[in-house]
Amino acid sequence: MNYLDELNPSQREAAEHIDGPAMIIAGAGSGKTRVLTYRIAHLIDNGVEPFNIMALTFTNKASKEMRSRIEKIAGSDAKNIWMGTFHSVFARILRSEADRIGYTSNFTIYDSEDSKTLLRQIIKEQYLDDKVYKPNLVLGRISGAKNRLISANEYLNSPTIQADDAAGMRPEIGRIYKIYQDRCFKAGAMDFDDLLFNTNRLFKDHTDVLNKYQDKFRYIMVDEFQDTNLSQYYITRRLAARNRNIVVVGDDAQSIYAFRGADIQNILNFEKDYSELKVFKLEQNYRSTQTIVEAANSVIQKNKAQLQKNVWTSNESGSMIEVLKANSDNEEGTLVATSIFEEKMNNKLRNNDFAILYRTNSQSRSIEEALRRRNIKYKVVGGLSFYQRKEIKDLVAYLRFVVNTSEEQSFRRIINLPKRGIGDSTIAKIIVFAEEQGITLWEAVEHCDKYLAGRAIPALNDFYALIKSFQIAVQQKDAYEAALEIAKNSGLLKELYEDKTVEGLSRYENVQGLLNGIKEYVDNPETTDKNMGSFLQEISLLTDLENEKDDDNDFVTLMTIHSSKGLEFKNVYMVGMEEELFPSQMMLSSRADLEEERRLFYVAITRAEKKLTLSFATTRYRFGQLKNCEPSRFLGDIDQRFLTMSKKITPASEPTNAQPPVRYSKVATKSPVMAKAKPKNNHVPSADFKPSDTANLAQNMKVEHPKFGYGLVTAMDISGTDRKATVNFENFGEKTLILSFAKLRILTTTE
DNA sequence: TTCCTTAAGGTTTTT
DNA sequence: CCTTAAGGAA
Repeated sequence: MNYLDELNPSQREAAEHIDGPAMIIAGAGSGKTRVLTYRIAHLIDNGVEPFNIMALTFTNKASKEMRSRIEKIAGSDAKNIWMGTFHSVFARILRSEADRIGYTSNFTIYDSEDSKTLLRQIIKEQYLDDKVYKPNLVLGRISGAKNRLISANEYLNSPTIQADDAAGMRPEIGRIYKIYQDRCFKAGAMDFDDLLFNTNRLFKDHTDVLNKYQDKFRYIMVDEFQDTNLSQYYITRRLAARNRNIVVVGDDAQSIYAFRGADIQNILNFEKDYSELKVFKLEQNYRSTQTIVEAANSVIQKNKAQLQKNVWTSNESGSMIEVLKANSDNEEGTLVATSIFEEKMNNKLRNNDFAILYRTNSQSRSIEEALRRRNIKYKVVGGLSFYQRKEIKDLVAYLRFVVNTSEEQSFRRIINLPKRGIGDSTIAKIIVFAEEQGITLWEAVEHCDKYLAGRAIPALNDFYALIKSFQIAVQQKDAYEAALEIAKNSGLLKELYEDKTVEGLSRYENVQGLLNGIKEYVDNPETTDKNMGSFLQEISLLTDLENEKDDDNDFVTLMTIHSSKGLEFKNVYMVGMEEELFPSQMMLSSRADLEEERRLFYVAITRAEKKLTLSFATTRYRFGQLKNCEPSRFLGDIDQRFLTMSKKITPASEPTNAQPPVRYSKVATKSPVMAKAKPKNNHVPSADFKPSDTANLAQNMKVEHPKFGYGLVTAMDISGTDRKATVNFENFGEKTLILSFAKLRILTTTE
């Protein structure tokens, strides 16, 4: 029971809460996951069975983190807790209850890529312009509707929505939604949003099923509650309706998934839905230095929409937040890599103590190159994930199709892969026939001799026989054996093996990696169901291969801010602090969007325990084009007394070796902060400019600098090896100059 | 039907 | 810069 002693009074109070609804408002770094995991341990100690507990998170990463923490304190009991992302937990439930909503348990899960491909097809078939009906945009609308539990029919029947789409010059979205939904259903497929939507439908229409799970999940916990959308909220509400044992943990300041339908309103609704609600507040930050906590507070204060909270810490004040300025994205990478190298040396740190965060995945490239040059081990989280690679999707498409032959997307992918002489025109005929007869494409292939002639028939018959043999393999063998047979006999493996290019080699290795992953899945003693269907279910919601077997696991972590949520690192580098990149230009249009970006910045800052470094580049390659960049307005949102500009790592082209502390303008409107601090018109030195001997330079002397113009010496520093002078320039503000480098002309001696 | 060349367009963030 | 779609030739 002594683990509870590790908590402070308010944490402990929250962790000891057992029955009834509760909400824990937890500031960044206040130990919320700790409270959550200790609460679970406490529940188990008080006789609650692990299998009666459900703990929900939003990202795989968070779920993994929570699981490992719970395993540490609850031991093997933890295995029986239902824990995972909303999507994975309810996909599992849908799989066992699929027949209740007209699906089979082998339903396929479409990722966004699959969804977009299907939408592109539909838009084309409907003779709509895909410049107007951009798949991305349409998917966004459909997803938004599903997250608010609006079905295709309700979408079509809603006057407001229809008016909305009409006003946006896209009146056909509703029709596309309907067709898309029908096609998914016919294909036995659900997209990400369907997993939640259909769970709601299942619980709403089938009380017996709902009762069963209400009985099972007597204790429900939701982490990162501020990120729930309506669909998710209703699921938890339904499940908790009987026992009312639901505890949610959240922080409105860290709400960063509004783009996915997350709604802070859920926090307010929660208070309404549970009148007996207990609220706990955790405000003490244990993670970060005072500098970081207060800097983060100064940023979040700029937001209008927020619940009042007072996050504080008793930790040491710590080092200043360093700002690195680079001339290009590549130089930014170099500066960061160098800085990490030096920090490691000076403070005896490991790679694991560092994280590099960025707004968009595409920013990782330049950083990676710099780290490689410095021989620093790193790992990129997210990005083009393993399961999105072409060769992996190809093999997975085979596996999917063999398990679910109704599924059209996979069919199209594999029908002529590898090339077997079934071209576009043949496929078009198959589609027409299937449509006329009201049968699936697969059934149309079976009867291809009825409407085709010539070479296509034997090719299709071969394909049919091939898939049939795979189906037998899947029935008789475990997932690994079957996958191996499919990879070999389909010709995929052979084709990749014969490709001796560098890319071909790595593709081959990736496929081998997938096969190894399947083997691991099958060999895992915890896997109860070793067949292919169950494996596919498992992986369709994963983004990366779990390959934590490396004994060398000391690496710098690279990831987006979004994936960093919930994690912490001693030293954090936030790169790409530039206007239009962060905040993203997509988010500049509305106040709400900008505030979400600012919360994102808040999340980034609060990942750091000891030291935070912000960097920006003045130029950056975008679409292969060199673009000028301006420093992010967010640099101006931080209380300036926490910032310091790096001295050591100033680009060589600068005339001075020492950089003064930068004063960012606090105006957060359109004006780029740095532009104000640094007027563009440089001083033109006097014709007779000649540097003076500065040996006798003293306070209050007037000087001229070739670039900064006229100024007054406000302070001298002769303590170190380098003599430095602080000069207040008329047009450039205060600068600290190292006298051995700076060229100064003394204009006056003391007044 | 396939393969090659060219054009175009795309970068938010996650499940 | 990258990848993917489209168009044209073999």
